[in-house]
This record gives sequence, C-alpha cells and structure tokens, in this order.
Amino acid sequence: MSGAQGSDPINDDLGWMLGVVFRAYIRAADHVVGDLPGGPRGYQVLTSADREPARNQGAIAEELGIDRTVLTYLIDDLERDGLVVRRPDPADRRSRLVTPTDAGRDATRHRREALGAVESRLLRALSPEQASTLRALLRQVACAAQEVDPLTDLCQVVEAAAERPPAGRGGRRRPTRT
Amino acid sequence: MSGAQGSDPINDDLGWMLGVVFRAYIRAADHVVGDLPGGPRGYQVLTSADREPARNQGAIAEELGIDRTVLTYLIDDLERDGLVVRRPDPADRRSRLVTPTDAGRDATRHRREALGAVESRLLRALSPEQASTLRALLRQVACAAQEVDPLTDLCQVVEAAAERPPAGRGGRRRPTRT
DNA sequence: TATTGTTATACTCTATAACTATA
DNA sequence: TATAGTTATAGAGTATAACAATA
Repeated sequence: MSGAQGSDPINDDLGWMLGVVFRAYIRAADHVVGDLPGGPRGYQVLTSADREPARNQGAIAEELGIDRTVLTYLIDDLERDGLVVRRPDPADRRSRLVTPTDAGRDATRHRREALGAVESRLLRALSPEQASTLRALLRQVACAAQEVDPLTDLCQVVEAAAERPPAGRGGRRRPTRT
Repeated sequence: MSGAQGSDPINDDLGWMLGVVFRAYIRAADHVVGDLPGGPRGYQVLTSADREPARNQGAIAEELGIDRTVLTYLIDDLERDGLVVRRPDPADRRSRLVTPTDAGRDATRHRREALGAVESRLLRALSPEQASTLRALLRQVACAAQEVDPLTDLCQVVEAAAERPPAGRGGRRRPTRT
C-alpha cells in the first residue's frame, strides 16, 4: 500500500544491488578463503598469478583492480606462507614475477570448488539459466570497466572463449563446477 | 543450461566480477554524489529515508546492509547539513524516525538522474535489453541475499510491482526506465 | 531482560606520497 | 626522466563491545 511518492527508489538503484550482493559474496567467501592471507583478495592474487607467462605485480594489480601498494603487502603475506614466490624478471630487473608454489596451487584448487558452491548459493534465487546469464552479463560489464585503459585485452580472450566450446586457449583447465 | 565456463580462472570468478563492477560504480558515483555527506552511502540513506511511513535507523540500516553504528555517524552528518531530521517515534521513544528535509529531497531528485546516467555508462557494454535483464537478475539476487532473515519483505513487493503493470492507487510512478 | 541508538576502539581497505633500484 | 616495487602515513569503511534510555 501507499507508495505515495514515486516508485521504489532503493531497490531500483544499481549501487544498492551491487553493494548488497558484493557484501554478501565477501561474507560468504570469507568462510572459504578466510584462512588464506588476505582472504578473498589473497585468493584472487593466487589465481591471477597462476598463468603462463608469469606476470609482474603491476599486471596483477591492474587485473584485480587493486592498488600496487596493497598488492605488496598481500604478496608479502602470501610469500611468507609459502604460497607464492617472487623472482626477478630476467628481461627487466626492476620487475618481479610472481608465481604460485605447489602449495599455493593446491590451495587455490581446493578452494575453487568451495567457492563455486558459495557462488551457487549466492545465486540460488535464480534458475541455472538465469545464473549463467547473470554471469555472462556481469563479465561483459566487468571487462568493459577494466578496459578504460586498454591494458587488459585478456578480457576479450575470455569473452571469445565463452562463446565457443570450452576447449581453446591455454592448457590445463579444470571442468569447473556443474 | 549452457556451458560458458571452462575458461580462465579469474574472469570466471564471481567475486572478481562483482568487485570490479562495484568499485567502478563507486568511483563513478562519487563524481555525482561525492559532495553529499557520506557519498554514495549518504545518497542511499536519503532515498531509504524518503518513505511513508517514516522509518527508524534500524530499518534503514537493515535495508542498506550497513551497520547501525555506521548509520549513526552518517545521519549525524546528513542532519548537520540540513538534509534529514530525526524525530522521536511517538509510539516508541527509543526509536528515532528519520525523514529528509525539503533540501534533502531536492538533493536526491537532482542526483537521481545523474546517477541514472552513471549507471547507463557503466552498463554501456550491454544492449538496453541486456542491461534490463542484468538489473532484474541482480535485484533478485540482492533481495534474496537480504532475506536471510525475513525482515525485508519489501523486496517481494518490488518484485511483484516489476512484473505486473504498475498497479495501485493514484500516484504516478517512475516511467519504467527499464 | 531485550531493544534503539550512541560512543569508543580497533582492524581492514584504500589512497597518497616519498623513496630505491633499475631502465 | 620514467617505471616497478617498496615503505610510511592517513583516510575511509567496517566490526565489536560497552553504555544510556526505553520497552
């Protein structure tokens, strides 16, 4: 009843939706990756570093949308726990390439499935098809938002890979969740 | 459902997408509502308070997903700038009802359109139909996430209103924007 | 005793600038 | 001079607990 003034201001606000969903995700993901240094952020650094060819910290920070200065502490903690190693880039000694250790790769492999469950639960209000649609649309928006400066062409790669059957690019690759 | 997975680890991570999009939104929205006390949060408080019947701080905090203690400072600043007023609830003198002043309502009215432009720009990678779909799906997820404890049945109201033609009494409501 | 709002404290995240070492 | 990374600092945002007034 009522609704005298206009509409439903908040629930139609994209900022409200994003905030609610983002915080809910962080809360849930913390239960899965909370013991990793840096929590969800640490997990993202681990997955971002697990690539060929190895990347330096600037590239990782750019992809994750976090500051270089934050990443330094994050990698400090991850390295202290033996999950990643820093080695100087032979081509540019200013740069330090970050690669996960076997322990780090194990850590991400374990959590990836658990995080998949978290994501499914977060999207439980949607049908599988709707969830898939939401993921695809969100990824499009995220990639476009990252492309303000076109350093991350990798998003386009993922876009392309999402459209054609999943074999493609790279190498190992796990079947992900259902 | 369709595949659309089996791709790269990070870009398929819901946490990555949400983080990127959420931060991009906050950055953009800050240009529009940055001069309001509390920035985007302050704007949300203003819109959440602009309802009949008036709500107390607990209800606003719940709807916005922020802590009561944060809301106190937020409302302090909004009240100091003359954008909202607190008055005791006649029915429960512990409670304080928050309502926007005329200046506060003006402030939100002005920014609402600007924020709409910000949202459109954030979703510029999507077609209008896709953007509408994303909004609807996100709202479903957000409402479900808020309903962990079923205090916010207001989400269902909005859901229902979004499906059927704008029913109800009299008022003009928003021009569908979808 | 439970609840609404306030206050104080601390911990995390983030943003800025200065510094180094390389280029 | 410019760049990659580090360090230090301050500012938000958030979470927790203690407290006062009221129910």
